[in-house]
Amino acid sequence: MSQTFRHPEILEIARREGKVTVEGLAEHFGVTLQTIRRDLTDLAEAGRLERVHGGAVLSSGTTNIGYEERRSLKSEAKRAIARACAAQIPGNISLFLNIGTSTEAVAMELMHHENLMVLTNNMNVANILAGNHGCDVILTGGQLRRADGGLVGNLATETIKQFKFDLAVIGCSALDREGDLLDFDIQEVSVSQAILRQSRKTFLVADQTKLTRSAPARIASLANIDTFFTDVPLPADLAAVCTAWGTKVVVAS
Amino acid sequence: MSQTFRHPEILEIARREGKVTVEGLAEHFGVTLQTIRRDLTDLAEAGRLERVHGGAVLSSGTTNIGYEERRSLKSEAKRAIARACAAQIPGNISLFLNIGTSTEAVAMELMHHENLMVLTNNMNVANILAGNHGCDVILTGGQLRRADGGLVGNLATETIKQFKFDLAVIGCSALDREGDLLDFDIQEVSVSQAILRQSRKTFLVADQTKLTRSAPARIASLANIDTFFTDVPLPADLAAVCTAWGTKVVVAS
DNA sequence: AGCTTTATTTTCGTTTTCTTTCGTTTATGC
DNA sequence: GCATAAACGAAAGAAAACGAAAATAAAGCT
Repeated sequence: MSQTFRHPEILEIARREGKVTVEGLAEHFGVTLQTIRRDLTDLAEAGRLERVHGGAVLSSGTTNIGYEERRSLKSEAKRAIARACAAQIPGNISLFLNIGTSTEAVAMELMHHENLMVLTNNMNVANILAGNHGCDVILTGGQLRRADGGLVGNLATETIKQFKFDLAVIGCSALDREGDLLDFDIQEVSVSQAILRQSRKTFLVADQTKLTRSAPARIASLANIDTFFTDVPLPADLAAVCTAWGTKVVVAS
Repeated sequence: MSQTFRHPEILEIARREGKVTVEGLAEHFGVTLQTIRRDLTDLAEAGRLERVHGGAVLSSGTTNIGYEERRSLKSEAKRAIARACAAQIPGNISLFLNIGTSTEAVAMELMHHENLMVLTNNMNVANILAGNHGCDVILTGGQLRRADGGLVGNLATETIKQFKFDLAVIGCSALDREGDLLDFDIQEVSVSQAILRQSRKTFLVADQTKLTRSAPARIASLANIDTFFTDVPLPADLAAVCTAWGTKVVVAS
């Protein structure tokens, strides 16, 4: 009943005190610890508070988005793919990196490339490559999607149309057995399609987990990709279509 | 990784002091040295601090642009100005925040505003407000300027022209005795001018250091500003022109 | 270099807090 | 009024935070 009552008040207390304790709130509202824990779990899930042992604190403003991502892309497979991809990216070119932890991994491997002009619709990529002073970074505009630091929407697509770059390095959410690149977000699909249209050469980076997932929206086909970087040899059917389409496959070890 | 109440506070102390000691923190929190060491290990693993013998320091290097800025905007004066400004910003509006440590300070004070739609050409503002889930963040496109995390150039100006927002909060490099807002960078000037043209109401945030500096490019006049937030009472001549122009002046204490 | 002091890592047991799963109560819709 | 769903409380097992002590490593000193 009073859950709707407690939630705003918990937030108010948190803002005033900076933190709240499970025990303190239980006493304040005259309910059990379990109930407060449920409240805090709900508020944390909604992103309003940050859960800590024994209570919760205001979600810190200095937290950088992409920081969770950065941890997940520690995965060795992703790094190997990224290294193999970066090794085929020369200096002195313009390239696009889109959304995705795989492309972020590539960005990390580009830290010591010289004279790159990098366009991206990914805040994390921009944050990473800000550390490479031999590299111009240009962001597309767009609405910030907190889940992955992506800039999406019409603004992003329109910006991309104003460029023509030497190379596009893109990731995707899933890759099916027919060789179609898929994504969860229809908005992101039109961004990716715009990228492919505006680039002279295209690299796809995708680890094996993408082969076993599915997603509803179709970006393009492997036929539109020049080189596909992954971490395990492809199943026979996929390998066959790649050969037929002239799509090079690089398996990073 | 699990969280404790201490983590945010340790980070805050680290930002304020530049470093933290195991012993100092143990005394501060009333826990044993081992416990603090565990905290510092966690924070170091998460990349938020850099571990050193006897304590920890702010992590240097590539992780975050604008991090030096963020230290300087800890200055009490800037925070006071920002607080005064944020207090006059209601919820449920669209606003623009441009480049500058002063506007970043405002962004920090907006962390708990609800239902804002924030446009910005400042990566640091975007990073900060990414932490506020009650707030849509839209970035203009543009070339990333590492010095301050700004997005500048034609792309930024063009994006801004596509919007009309309720409020613009802008900073400037300098403010002369005739009441002219000045900037060092001509590119940034045209961005700021575009912002002023597209907004219904305009706030200027500038601390006293801006009054004693000069800069070559003219953005606009105080006559174009609705409210000017600063930290010390204005000199008589400036105060006079503000009265004449109907520019409200708020001196934050 | 060798010694001393200080700091760190590792391991362990204890305590606190969390999660999960149940049954009960309270509100809401039909 | 009855059915359904939501909120709540209780209890047990799991997870974590914590402090203590011993072994190891680093820094400072002569």
